[in-house]
Amino acid sequence: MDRKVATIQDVARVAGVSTATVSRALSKPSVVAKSTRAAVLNAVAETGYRVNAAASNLRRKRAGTVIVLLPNLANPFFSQILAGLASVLTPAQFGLLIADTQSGPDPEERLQHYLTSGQADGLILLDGTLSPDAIAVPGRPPVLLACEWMGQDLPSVRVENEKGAALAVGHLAQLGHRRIGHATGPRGNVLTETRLDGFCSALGNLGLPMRQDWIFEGDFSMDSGAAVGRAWLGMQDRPTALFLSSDEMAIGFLGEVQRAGICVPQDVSVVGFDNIEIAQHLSPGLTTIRQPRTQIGVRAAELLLAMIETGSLTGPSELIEVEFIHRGSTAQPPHEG
Amino acid sequence: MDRKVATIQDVARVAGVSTATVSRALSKPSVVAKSTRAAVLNAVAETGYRVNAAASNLRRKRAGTVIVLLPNLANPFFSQILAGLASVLTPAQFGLLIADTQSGPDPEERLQHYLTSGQADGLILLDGTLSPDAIAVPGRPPVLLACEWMGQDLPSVRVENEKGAALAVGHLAQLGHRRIGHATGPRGNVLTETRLDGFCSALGNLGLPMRQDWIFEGDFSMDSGAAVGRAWLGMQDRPTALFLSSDEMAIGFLGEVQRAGICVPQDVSVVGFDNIEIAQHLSPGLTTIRQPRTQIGVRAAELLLAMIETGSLTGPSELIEVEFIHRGSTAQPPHEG
DNA sequence: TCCGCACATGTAATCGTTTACATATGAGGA
DNA sequence: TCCTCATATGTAAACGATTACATGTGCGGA
Repeated sequence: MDRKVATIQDVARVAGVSTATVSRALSKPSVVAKSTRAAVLNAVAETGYRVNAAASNLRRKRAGTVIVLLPNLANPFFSQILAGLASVLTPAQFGLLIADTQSGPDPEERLQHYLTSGQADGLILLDGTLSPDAIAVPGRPPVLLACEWMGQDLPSVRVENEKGAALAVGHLAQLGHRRIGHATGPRGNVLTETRLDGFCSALGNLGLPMRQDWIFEGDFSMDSGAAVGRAWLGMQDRPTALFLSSDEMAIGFLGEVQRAGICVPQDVSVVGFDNIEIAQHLSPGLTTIRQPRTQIGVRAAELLLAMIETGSLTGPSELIEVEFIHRGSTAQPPHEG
Repeated sequence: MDRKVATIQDVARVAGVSTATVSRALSKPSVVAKSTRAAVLNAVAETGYRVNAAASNLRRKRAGTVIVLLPNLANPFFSQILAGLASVLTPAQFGLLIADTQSGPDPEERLQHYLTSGQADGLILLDGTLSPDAIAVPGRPPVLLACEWMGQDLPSVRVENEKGAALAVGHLAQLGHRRIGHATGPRGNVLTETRLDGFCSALGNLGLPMRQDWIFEGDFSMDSGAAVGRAWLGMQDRPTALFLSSDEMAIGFLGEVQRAGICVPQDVSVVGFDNIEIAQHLSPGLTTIRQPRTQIGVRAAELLLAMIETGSLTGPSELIEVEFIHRGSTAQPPHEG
């Protein structure tokens, strides 16, 4: 039939109206007469017309794009947030540009670039390691944080990280543990600090000891969890329970100590954070704190869209609830004689 | 400094040349004089100019976008391919539009839509469940398959699925297993069929029995792997080794049977497929077939870019090698009396 | 000296939509 | 009858970059 892609001109000709009317019929139906609108819709169907996004974006001075900066696309945790983002942004005619801050050279510079490039109608940051000062450039698009972030009053979607840590510690204490350790994410990351704070104050509230040598520094990865496992195995005076700041670390830890003949939960109790899908399929199942990842993505996208629409650089922040999930990796501490 | 975003006009004014020269200086440096080019680059730096993608795309009649259709964004397997795609497409100034075929209503219709919409310069399909006929629409953009696909001669990036299955079976046979089962992906998916074919012919070549009740139908997910575990536990006459068509299924299987008190690899040997990151952190480690996921994404993007550049609907296909990885989940079969 | 050619740059049309403004039509009030 | 106002549509100017074509310059050869 049609050799080339139909333009709004073709539709106008077929419908016997002007291009302006076609445009209006499609974008603000209320202002055109009913019969005209029907004729336009027929013509659209007949020609197979689709709005040319480039032309539309150019004229409307928008980019049609939202950029997501995340530390690691290959991490299932982030990809599930991404799925939530996509489910909102795609229907709203926004493309999703993904930037992996770990793969390129200088993350801070990349952020600068995206802020000033004008190629994005908005940014969503999932990487709490980026510096807070970086944001303050003139003429920047709206930015939404979907992670903890230091000392900035930007609109955000966050989860109850402190409460999550407190839930983990409370659970372990209730089982009778008094020797509780913690594996953190990378230093400087605000997720890390917030959960560490929650961990420490929960210990304090319960009157439990907080020992520096029971705080292990990791980076959320399975490899670092395995390293924590090796460190724990080599200790004289081990904690009987460990709260790890991500499920991936917990998995690395479990694998390492189980291979060394340690039984979980008889010899050590383990609590993770995130509730990634695999947590329930491990043996034993991993006790953890659930973050609703898809929901985080959906809300982040919705809040950002609202900001883009109103052209505002500020907006509401939202706190998403966490939930404690009890599985087989926690039990009473081994009785110490 | 600059109230608004600088346009090519601003750069031209500052550099004291015409907009045409600015455009040329940036896109084809060889045709402008060295001194002019330097002046333009200075002006660009001074004004903070960035090319407006919408305008550029409009004029050049391209969309600046590649659409990726995948079955499940939340699956780490796909997200890692995505990372590979992004690492090539982003520097080439292409946005990555992600469409999750499972989240929307009718995947086939979505595919049709994207093929005819003209909103994409190219498509990459990661979903082998879509129907092969759907592609043949006039005026469509180049399409690249990064998965097995039935009876179509489209450019593709594929992995040696049959060989992978043969490697798995060969390894198990060498350990002494003669009773080998298989868990498939969803019926109709070409990955499923190819690996199943490889499995069957490997058994045949080795003179091993192929029993229908040892072929379990799954869908690549952990949940389905767990279901296979339950089925296996309930059998009278169990296979001593199982080759599962994805690591996720293998994980679900392992968790299920381990919780039932089965020891791996003493009681049953398990081989997965993919080598997702977690495979090495399980206890025991998961023997599997490695697919280089990032590389698949990178090559797919490169091949598609080449097609887009030449405006060709056809192109080369590429086969990516798999690798056998031996870990702790496989051992000699239990001696049967 | 003049022609032709290579090279560098400028001029202006073009891509397809949107939208401010202008215009046309008809209803209702004075 | 004429004026006003609301409603519906058309006209045409943007949006910002690219590029075919025109123009200008300088150099070498005849």
